[in-house]
Amino acid sequence: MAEHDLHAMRHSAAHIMAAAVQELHPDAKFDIGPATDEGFYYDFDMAHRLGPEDLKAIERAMKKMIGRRLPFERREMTREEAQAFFAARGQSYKLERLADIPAGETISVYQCGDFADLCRGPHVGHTGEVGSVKLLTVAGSYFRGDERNPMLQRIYGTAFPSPAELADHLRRIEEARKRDHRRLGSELELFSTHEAIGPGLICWHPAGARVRHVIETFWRDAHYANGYELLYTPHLGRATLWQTSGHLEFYREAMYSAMQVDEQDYYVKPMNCPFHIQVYQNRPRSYRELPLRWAELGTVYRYEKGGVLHGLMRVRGFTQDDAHIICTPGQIEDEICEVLRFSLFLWDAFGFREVKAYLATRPPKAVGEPERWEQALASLQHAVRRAGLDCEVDEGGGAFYGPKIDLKIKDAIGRQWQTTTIQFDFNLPERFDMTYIGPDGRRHRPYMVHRALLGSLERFFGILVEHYGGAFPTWLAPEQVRVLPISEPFLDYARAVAGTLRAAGVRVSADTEADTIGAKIRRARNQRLPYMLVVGEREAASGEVSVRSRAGEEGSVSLDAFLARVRAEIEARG
RNA sequence: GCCCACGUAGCUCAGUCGGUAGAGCGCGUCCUUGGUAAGGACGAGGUCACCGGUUCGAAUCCGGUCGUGGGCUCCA
Repeated sequence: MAEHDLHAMRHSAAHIMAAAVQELHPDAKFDIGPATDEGFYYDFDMAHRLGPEDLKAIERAMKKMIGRRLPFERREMTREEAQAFFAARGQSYKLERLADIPAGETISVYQCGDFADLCRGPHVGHTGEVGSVKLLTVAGSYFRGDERNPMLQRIYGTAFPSPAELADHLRRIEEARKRDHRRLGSELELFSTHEAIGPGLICWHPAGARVRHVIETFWRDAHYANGYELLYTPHLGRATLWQTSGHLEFYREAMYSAMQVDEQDYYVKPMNCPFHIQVYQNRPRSYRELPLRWAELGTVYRYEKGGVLHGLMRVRGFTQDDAHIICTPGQIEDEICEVLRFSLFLWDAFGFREVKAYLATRPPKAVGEPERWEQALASLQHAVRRAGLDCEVDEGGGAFYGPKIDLKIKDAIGRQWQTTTIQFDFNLPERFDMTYIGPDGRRHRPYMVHRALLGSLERFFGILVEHYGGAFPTWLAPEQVRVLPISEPFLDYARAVAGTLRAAGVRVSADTEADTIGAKIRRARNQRLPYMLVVGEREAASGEVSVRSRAGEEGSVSLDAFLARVRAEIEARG
């Protein structure tokens, strides 16, 4: 089915749902009910609070309507007729939506059964053309998405041409649920949160910490190898610092309240930049030492509203893979190109091959000289072009302090994640009066660029877990190899094999439980281990190991041969 | 923050009409010593998230708190 036909069908399904709601709850007021990529929704306002039980009744009423093959009838109205029409029905949200329609545009109403809706269309001919529908969830939603507006009730549903396609979609939802990082995080003992500690605050367990350590080590080495220096800065800073930076003025609601130290206010950091700037300000800087590229795995704390917290994806304490690039105007373009190239290198290393760029330009209210915005934007555009990236432009979507470029990566099941952000900042250099001495002996204002490539380690780890479904590639796996002795007489050989591998830097253990070999294999597979080495009488006698990878049995090789293979794989980040 | 739902053993979940709590997995002990996805027996483990109310009696009903989940313009 063509995209627009599917869209029309789902939009029609939304109308049918609204009609069913009107029938069951005559006092309902209607807002809007569009089709989405995955299905459709409709927003209602009514006295009755919808719960899961209501969905069944509404779905039944919808199916009845679908069976009756009721026509969708289009009527065009003048603005005045439409106003009178919806006013007579007490549909106040519709009147507001009507007022949004620009003058001169055609106003149409679609009627289906007893339900009439302000709607541009198009729709299917009659309700019988809507295939298999299923209502999924009920949720709250502010009118126009603004929390100052009344809270409406939203029902999400989906529709497909055939029952088989609907079943397939539900299966995909189930697949995504299986690789949910929260589920895998607890199954594989990667991380946890605790009521006693507080929401949005993550504890990394040994297995998760191992993976994080590998990521961090790779990240640090890569930064040193690519011209960065690393910084460590404190978690707290005086109120005066945050006044100078402007955070207390513009970012306060996301900061935790002050704590008093020696009768002075200190704040836990929501960002690392003011600290990096202090390091810069430590002495006068010459143009000869620019560009400076200073990176830090900086742990920051931000207040996020309770309702938006989500596993590792949205948390209150997290570690950014932050860096600040301070350079001269002449250096800026090469620097941006280099950041993009470096970012793509990291994504490739972690197994993400599809990356898309999103460029955000100057908003109406902005700080900084127009020439600087121009140059910044040009350097971003050139960099994107040189990197050969697909790019979408969001005109006026930049922050007030500078333009930015974000990268989105696509994971193994096609979902996009916003990760890398590269942002110019024309604000902080001014606020802190950052300067460098140029060849002319005068003070000049440097460019400053913030960039986080992975984003935050917590969120990136969550994405990584879902991307691989918990089955990390060998170089990242918390435990790379497990030695499985067939029975007790071979425990010593198993320990010796594990010892050899461990001495060679492999993350390995020996399963010395008194279980059958089948049970040991099952356990290791459930923990998504890349390699199992089965050892018994034959292997102990020959000094070999029987290799079992995720693909299955691979036969026996000498321990040396296996070690060489695993080392090569780890080296190649496979 | 707001709307809706959920919170029972470490995990996944059952628990009828209000009458003092159950399974599987996991964990412990013992038996079994095995050849590529679960060997067997026995046992321990619960302030039913927390606080309050209704009741002779609350996991169950009501209110509050905390936590978790789905969602909060893919623009008629």
